[in-house]
Amino acid sequence: MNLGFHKHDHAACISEGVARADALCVAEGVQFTPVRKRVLELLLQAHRAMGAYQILDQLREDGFKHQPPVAYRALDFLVARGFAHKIEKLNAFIACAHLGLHHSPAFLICRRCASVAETRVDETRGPLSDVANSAGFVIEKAVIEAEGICPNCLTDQPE
Amino acid sequence: MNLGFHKHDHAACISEGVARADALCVAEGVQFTPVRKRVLELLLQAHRAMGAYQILDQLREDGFKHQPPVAYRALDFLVARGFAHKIEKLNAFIACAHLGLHHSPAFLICRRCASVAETRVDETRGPLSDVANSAGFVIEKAVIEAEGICPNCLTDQPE
DNA sequence: TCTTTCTTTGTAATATTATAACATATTTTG
DNA sequence: CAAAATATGTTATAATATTACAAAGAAAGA
Repeated sequence: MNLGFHKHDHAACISEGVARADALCVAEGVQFTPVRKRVLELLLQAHRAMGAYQILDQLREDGFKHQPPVAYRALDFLVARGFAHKIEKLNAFIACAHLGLHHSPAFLICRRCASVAETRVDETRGPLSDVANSAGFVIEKAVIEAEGICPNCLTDQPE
Repeated sequence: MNLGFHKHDHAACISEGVARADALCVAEGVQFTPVRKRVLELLLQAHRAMGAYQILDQLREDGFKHQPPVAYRALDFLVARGFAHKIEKLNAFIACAHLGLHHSPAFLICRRCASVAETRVDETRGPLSDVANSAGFVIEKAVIEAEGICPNCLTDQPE
């Protein structure tokens, strides 16, 4: 499976992501405003997790307003629609790698190069949902973030 | 499996937890100093996730020093030894429910009553490790936090 | 024991992440 | 167009966490 630990046509991946989000917003009747679009572009472009204040800095350079709520509102919007995800472990945000597909994301975070790969997991299976089911706990959302070393960093240099 | 969503002998559970941590510190030759012990007691007593500043408030009442580093240092110590865990989703800390057993914890967080249950998961199995293995990613630590409704809140009242 | 080394604590200052509150503007709807 | 809903601008502040350095205490080797 392609997990993002590789080279690819990045310009296309940005424009495709934005186009897909655009279409989804039209379909759902919500506004894909300039800041929202720009923040998604920034996240797609960075191709890594970005903190809200990093995004804010970029917005300033782009001539957008740059008080904290500007970034947090746009991020809230993107996260609510599944266009981006928050990585709790990093207090940072990343563009969704499976934009448009309803899914339960899981992340592999490299502690060496800070790259983040997104994969999908089946919420209804696995040890966690077994435990939840038998305890009568209803899972609504799961944060699954694995930290370790990505294949590139494993081969590149010894630690 | 007992997940903590129930009544139990709490005094015993606190003293046992502290005693176990104490023994482990002796065995490992590290200092289980008064602040460290007190913070673990507070976490065991609360039996829920506590923020660092909540702990700090309690420490102040107990006559301990109460600048932020006091709490963060004690928490770092407890987390490093596995006596407590950080719940990333809540930016809060909780006493380990399986003190002394090496394990990979997972949490069930009730969004209604804020209770947190800890369970153990097998890191080497399940969909996430399958994905990691096939991608060549080496997982060192996994954050697994499920949010939802606990059995008590499900039956107590409708939402 | 002494002394030096390592670990822990005390403390001030500051960095980072996130939200509240409220006014204004813009878009959508009836 | 008017009303309602949604989005933005802005100030202020809350909540979480770390840096840096000095002082005190505990552990280890001579």
